[in-house]
Amino acid sequence: MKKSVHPAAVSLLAVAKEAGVSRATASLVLRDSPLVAEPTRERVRAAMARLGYIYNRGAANLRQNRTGTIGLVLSNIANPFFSSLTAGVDEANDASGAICFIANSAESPEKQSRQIRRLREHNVDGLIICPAIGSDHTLIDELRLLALPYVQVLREIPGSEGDVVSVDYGLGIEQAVAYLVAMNRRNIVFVGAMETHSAAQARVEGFRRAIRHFGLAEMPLVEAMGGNGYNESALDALFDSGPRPDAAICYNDLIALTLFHHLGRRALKIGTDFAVVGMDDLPQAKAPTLP
Amino acid sequence: MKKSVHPAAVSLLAVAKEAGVSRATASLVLRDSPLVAEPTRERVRAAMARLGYIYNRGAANLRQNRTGTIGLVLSNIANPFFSSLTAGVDEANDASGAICFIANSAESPEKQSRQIRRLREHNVDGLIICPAIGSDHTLIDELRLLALPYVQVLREIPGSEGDVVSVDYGLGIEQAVAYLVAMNRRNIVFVGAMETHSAAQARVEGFRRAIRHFGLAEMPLVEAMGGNGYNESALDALFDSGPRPDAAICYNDLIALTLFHHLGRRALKIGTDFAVVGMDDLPQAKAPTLP
DNA sequence: CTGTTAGCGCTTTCAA
DNA sequence: TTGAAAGCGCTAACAG
Repeated sequence: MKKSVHPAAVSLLAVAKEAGVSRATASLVLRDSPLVAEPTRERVRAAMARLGYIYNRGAANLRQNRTGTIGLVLSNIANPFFSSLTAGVDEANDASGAICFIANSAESPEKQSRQIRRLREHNVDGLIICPAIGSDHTLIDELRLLALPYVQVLREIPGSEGDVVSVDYGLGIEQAVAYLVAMNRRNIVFVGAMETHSAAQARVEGFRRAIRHFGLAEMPLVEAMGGNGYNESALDALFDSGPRPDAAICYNDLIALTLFHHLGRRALKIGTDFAVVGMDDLPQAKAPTLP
Repeated sequence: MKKSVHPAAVSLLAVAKEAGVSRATASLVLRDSPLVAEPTRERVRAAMARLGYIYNRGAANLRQNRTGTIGLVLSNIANPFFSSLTAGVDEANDASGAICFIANSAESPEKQSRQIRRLREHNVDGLIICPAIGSDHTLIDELRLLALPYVQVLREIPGSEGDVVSVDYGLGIEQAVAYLVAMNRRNIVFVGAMETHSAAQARVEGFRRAIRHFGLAEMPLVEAMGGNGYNESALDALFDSGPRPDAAICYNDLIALTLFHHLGRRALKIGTDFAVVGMDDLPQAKAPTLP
């Protein structure tokens, strides 16, 4: 498909001519400078409207060396949790006049690095990044080399400097365990354990801490498997031998959803026979609330 | 946070000087032109590496009037279905060297228009757009006025020209109904009906067509409500009077998930007492498969 | 308050 | 095969 050209796109110079002023004046009008007399401003505005002028941020950027763009580098766009994040970033941008590039590392440090370099070439003002599994300090080194301001979200490269926006997963899990204990659950199992990144480790550590703190039975962790799954036979084994689990803390809501149906197949009634706690607060996790 | 400046970013001119060639030659090396002698090419490459040169696409774009960027304007980023779409677009971009801006209209035509204008100012090469509910032909007019190439996805403004990438929702639903009929289901209800946009209308029409074609009981549609919900009492009413529904076609997988738990509360066994068909093929919809 | 001028970093004729 | 020079559309001194 041929791009319908903007043949000699109408530039500020054209607007200025049309309005009978200089380019500089037109530029000032563009940015609502108080240095322009009202009637002049009106004339310029009218000219812009008449000519269908479109501000060329690329040109402005070249001059100012800032673009009003940020890069959002996510480890897995397909995870609905990130959808909420993206929506939040978009909302903030809409308010501030910025806009964001989106890039998916798909948990590949190589792709991540490629995307970052591309974003750098586009001269983004900064990066919001959730490091792919397997990222190490070379990621931070690269960002510093590229002089790219960044903030890490959700996950954190160990030993990295700079800001991180995340969740106190450990504390959240401790609170969940405390709640379950108050509901007289004593055999709590963790479903969906991983060691792959900081957010996963924090959850497991918080869980272990809480179990010890309340003196609960130490059951083996059920490992995560596949996208939103876990080792189902490992959980089955726990049901079929030793102290019977009566509650689970899940790595996230998607795992909790999977667990819901697993429990259904075992004819366990959720909330009665077995308590389930998820994490993320996905909208679709609200559906399965019981009567 | 102050942006750590790229003070006098190393430009192509600097590279050229370092390599002892002219800027034009360096530019040719950049784009692998065959017009450069191998030793020269090597020298330039080495200089780039030594200086940590970063290609400035903003400047190139100003000259070439294309940016290698596209705008992805979605009606609701938070919907996980769009996450897959975004991931797919990102993958294609990664292959082609393009990158995309993301913008969420959040089903607001006004916000949508604002985002489009912003994208236009960034000189995107084209737009992938899923029109917000309530968009009409003024959207198309605006795109044409801005000389912005576009392709509509999933939804379609009635009477618009240009390409549309979507799904034959009507046909899909007819096939689903045919399948249910083959499984001896006769009282099929549609859950999550809307009239808000083309994709919703297509589903409802396909459903009506199929019901008529197979001569099935015409049950009232159950309307969508809230984000991923539907009018639950309307469905309850169908269960409690008249011919008892024995299957449902859901507007999408999220609605199907909600329905799953609704049926659970009514102690209906899915797959036996009642058949459920969803749409979208979300990963999290795979979880609830029965044994 | 408005105009002149000099670039931002790149690509692209056109000559050599 | 390489270099010189013009210019994309904008902003930022600096003069007037």
